[in-house]
Amino acid sequence: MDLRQVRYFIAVAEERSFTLAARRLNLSQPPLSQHIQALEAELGTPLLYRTSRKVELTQAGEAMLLRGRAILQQVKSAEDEVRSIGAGLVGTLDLGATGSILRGPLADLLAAYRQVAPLVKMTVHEQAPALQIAALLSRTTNISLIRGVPSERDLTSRLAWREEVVLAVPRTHPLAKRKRVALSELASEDHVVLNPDSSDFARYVQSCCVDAGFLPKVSQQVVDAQSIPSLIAAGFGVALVPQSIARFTTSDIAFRPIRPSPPAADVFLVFRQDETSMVVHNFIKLALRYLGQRKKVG
Amino acid sequence: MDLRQVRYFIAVAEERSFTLAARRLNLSQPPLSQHIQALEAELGTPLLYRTSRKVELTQAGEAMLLRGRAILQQVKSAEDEVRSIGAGLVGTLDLGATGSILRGPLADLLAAYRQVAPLVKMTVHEQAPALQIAALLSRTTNISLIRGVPSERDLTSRLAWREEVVLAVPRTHPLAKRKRVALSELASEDHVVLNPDSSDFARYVQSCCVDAGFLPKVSQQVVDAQSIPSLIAAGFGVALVPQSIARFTTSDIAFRPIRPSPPAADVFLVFRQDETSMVVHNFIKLALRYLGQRKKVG
DNA sequence: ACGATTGATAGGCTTTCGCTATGGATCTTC
DNA sequence: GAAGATCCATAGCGAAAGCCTATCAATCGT
Repeated sequence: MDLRQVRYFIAVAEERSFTLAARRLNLSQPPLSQHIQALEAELGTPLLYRTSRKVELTQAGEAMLLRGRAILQQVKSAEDEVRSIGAGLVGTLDLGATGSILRGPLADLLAAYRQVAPLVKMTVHEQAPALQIAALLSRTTNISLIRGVPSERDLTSRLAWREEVVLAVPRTHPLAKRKRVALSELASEDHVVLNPDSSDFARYVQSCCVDAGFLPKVSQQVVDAQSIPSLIAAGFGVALVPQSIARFTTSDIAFRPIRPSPPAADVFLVFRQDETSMVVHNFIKLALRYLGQRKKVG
Repeated sequence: MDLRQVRYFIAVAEERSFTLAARRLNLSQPPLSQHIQALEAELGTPLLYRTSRKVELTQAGEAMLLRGRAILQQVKSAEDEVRSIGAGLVGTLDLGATGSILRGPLADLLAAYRQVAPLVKMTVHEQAPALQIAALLSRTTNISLIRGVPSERDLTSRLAWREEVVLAVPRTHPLAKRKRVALSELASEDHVVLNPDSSDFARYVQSCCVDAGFLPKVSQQVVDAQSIPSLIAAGFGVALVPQSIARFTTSDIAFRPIRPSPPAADVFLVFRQDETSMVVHNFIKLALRYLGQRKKVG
């Protein structure tokens, strides 16, 4: 049995006429007759009862009509689904990110992506950078957003955005009144920092301070970047944080730019080099285009 | 999309190899590649991720594999169903019959047919002969079993069986002691008869009596042949009944053959001349063959 | 590094497919 | 009631497709 024969038969069955069906199919009548004959021969039974004046369905023909319609419908549905998946409009997308990135600029990107591909099931896995690399390699996730490029050969990295690092101080702190602050001025301050073992960002900030000639004096070390603002407000000291953090804190805290030579935290899109999913490719394409429009985020 | 392409794709997807799939399909490898390419082109997306060493499915390919299997399964199921209907193995069969025929030899025939075609849904419509003719013409039923041939031009009749008419008398009746009875001896008896308006059989019996030189004296007229035995047992008189009735009555009643020249009730299979259903044709064929083996029934 | 294996491509041949022309049968119309 | 119209089936021919062998490019394993 052939889909063409099914289509042809349905046309004849619906029109109750070879001639009209042939017209509907943009076909001449003889090949239509032949195809129906071939179908009947294959099924070993007449499907149509022909008097030379009208065409009626046999019981087998009635069944064939119902089944044929169902088959064509299923074929069309399959085509639509495969096309959608191929276009990256449906499917799944597993993202890896740390809390500070997730609650920073990534949120806007996710919202933008959801608008273009609302049927894609997105899952964000919030975990430490090292685990994200492992998740990518084991195909648990498709894309990670991390600070710094991994060295694995199977992974590709693209700069997603560059975020200026700013100083967070309590409103009451003397530096809060300054328009800008030099990095070296922070040598004598107490610092709230992330755990450098689990955070590329913490290591990066530390290296910046070393470049500026001092090792930051740590008053408090935290695991979750979310905790930093409340500790600053509570007077534990100052902190160097990504600019995007400023969006979510209260007036107890002031943010001041570092000048001159502000440190910049680079966030990278990381994905497998052999990634085939169009969902992933679409997301990456959108991300780079979307972020390209606004070099600085926050 | 073409069923052949679907079959080919499934083979490649399952074998994870064009070469092996081509072997399985009794096909050389190049046309297989081309068909897959055509399918991918039509769906606008790659289904397979080929490195020159192995073949993997893309997400679209995974979906295509599942959907393709479902489609092929549905096609096969449709073919089986249509074939079965075409062979008359499944479908519906609506029979018309009167109670006396139904509970007589027809029961055996139905049992025999059910053994041959257990999937056919049989329905027996028990109704008066005139209604049966109307039901046949309106396509409510496919086959009727009636005594006598109808005159309608669109209907065909075939002799199904010939049943001898026998005399039913109470055990205590003088005729019960006789080995055989002549029809003319019944001229002075009281008769229990069916309503001649609704029964070909009643009319036939009446005409036999007239041929024998008398008009039966009616002591009781009934609508349903089932009532006759109990009336005979109750002493209402005698009755001329189809031989098959004898099967279901008690020892209160005696049945005696009519000799010489026993009347015979002819039962006909009646069906539409333009009947197309193989179920119906099979039933008729079986019936004539089955009944041919035993000219007398009961 | 070299042979073996895999999928893609090219060219030729056979089969299939669709078209026009025509035939046989039935219904309609004058 | 006969002629025309209409319908499906058949015949014959040209075009398109499907399949084959031969070959290429890339990769893997020894």
